[in-house]
Amino acid sequence: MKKSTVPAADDRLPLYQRVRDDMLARISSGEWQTTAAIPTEGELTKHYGVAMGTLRKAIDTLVADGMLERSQGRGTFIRRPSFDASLFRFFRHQMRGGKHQVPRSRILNRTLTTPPVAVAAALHLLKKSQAIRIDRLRLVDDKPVLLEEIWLPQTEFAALMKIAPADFPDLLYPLYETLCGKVIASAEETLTVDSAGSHDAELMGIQAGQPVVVIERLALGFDRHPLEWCRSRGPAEDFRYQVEIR
Amino acid sequence: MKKSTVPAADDRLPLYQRVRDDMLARISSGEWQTTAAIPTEGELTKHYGVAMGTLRKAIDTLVADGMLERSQGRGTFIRRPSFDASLFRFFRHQMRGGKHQVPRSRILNRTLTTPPVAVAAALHLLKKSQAIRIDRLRLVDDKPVLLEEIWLPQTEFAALMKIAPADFPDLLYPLYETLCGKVIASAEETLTVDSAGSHDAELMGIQAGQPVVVIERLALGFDRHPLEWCRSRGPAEDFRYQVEIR
DNA sequence: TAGTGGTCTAGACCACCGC
DNA sequence: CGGTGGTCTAGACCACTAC
Repeated sequence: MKKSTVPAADDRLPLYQRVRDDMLARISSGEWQTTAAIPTEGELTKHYGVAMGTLRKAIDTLVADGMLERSQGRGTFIRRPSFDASLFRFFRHQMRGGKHQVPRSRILNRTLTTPPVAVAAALHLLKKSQAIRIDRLRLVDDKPVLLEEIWLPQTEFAALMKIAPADFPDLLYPLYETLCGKVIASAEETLTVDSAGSHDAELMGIQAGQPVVVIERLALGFDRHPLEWCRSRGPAEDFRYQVEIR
Repeated sequence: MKKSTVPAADDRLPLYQRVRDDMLARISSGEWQTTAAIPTEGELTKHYGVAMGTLRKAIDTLVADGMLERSQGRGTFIRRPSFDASLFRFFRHQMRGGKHQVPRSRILNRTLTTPPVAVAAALHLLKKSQAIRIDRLRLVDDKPVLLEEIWLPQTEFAALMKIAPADFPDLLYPLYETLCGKVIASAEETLTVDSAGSHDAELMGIQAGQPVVVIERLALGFDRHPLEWCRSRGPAEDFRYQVEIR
């Protein structure tokens, strides 16, 4: 039998899982660029010393988990989830002429400070470490739909403190990638309903005490380490969310 | 080459997809019992005249889609999604001693009548056909958490009109299966926020005008034909929903 | 122990893509 | 056209379950 060159983190694990883990590490570490195709199946079978079927099973699981995308005849690519689209799942009134619009952003505040304990815990921060806080308002057709409070570990996102708040683009995730080399791969969201405080109500153009939807999101990298914590509030009136259950 | 015995709905489709389609038809039609294991891989490869790898790929897709469950050493089984658990994803205050409780049910009303057009359309009903409407209240610790308005096609669920409302169990889906032979395989839900009308508010023990979460569910069979339409309302205060995005 | 699904191999040929 | 992923085969051996 040919000697396997798969890193043997745990010999008891099936081959295809060890291959999968190694490929995932290459994706997380940035060893494979997100713009080009990853090595071909033939190259990877040679590299790992496994059969095509085994390699394909490893890739299959990564595709199923949303890390990779195959394209017949072109190659296999690292996939970034389109979180813009996930925003659209939440709110109505975001169509114009049958097309979704990306909500406009207005940065209200950006500071370096000590986060609340709950945020620090979610981001796995050490006690008293500092974090970047960004507050911004998101608008569709100049109407406020979402008020966001974003927290980022200072150690990994320091570059964000060096650009002027006015120069922030509407979408932050591409900025995280180009400026800080951090790719958001997945996120966990929790939805609840609350009533608007007077300050929030004024910013969102509703009456204090009116119901608002609260979305708490923890965004993770490919290695499932937390990168961003965000709490968004929006008028409940505009809210709509769709799921499929199986 | 051995002649394939796979029903050739469309010769252009890959073999494993044709096998998958035929297996799905057997699941939907009830030809395979939901209690026992389906035929073994060896039997199925013989029956369809395909290689093991091809058959496994067909089964893999059905497992991925939540139709089947494999259990090493025991067999492969038809899977019913646990919709009870899906209810728990929605509301807090449903734990007692670390364990989930199934909400109690109180049937308020059960009639045979003509459904609103939106419901009739969702259920693919012909014009003026009748449907069964069930209203019920769901309670946790004797506290109302959900008010449900359920619509079912009369043709398929006639058996439900023959038992006394008081004899309805807390969970309806097992009843659909045993009494009507209908298995719910998946559902699509849409969440919005509204304010309570005076009648609903009284039933739920809250004040009129307080925010309520509205969940509209369309439940489907294995063949993806609509079987049940349900609109639930519950106090927004108790609402919590979690999702993972990828 | 017999039977199940789980893993793995080493090929073959096909369909699609970009040049 | 050459290279990519997509489909398919016909086996082998392993791990788990039930009896």
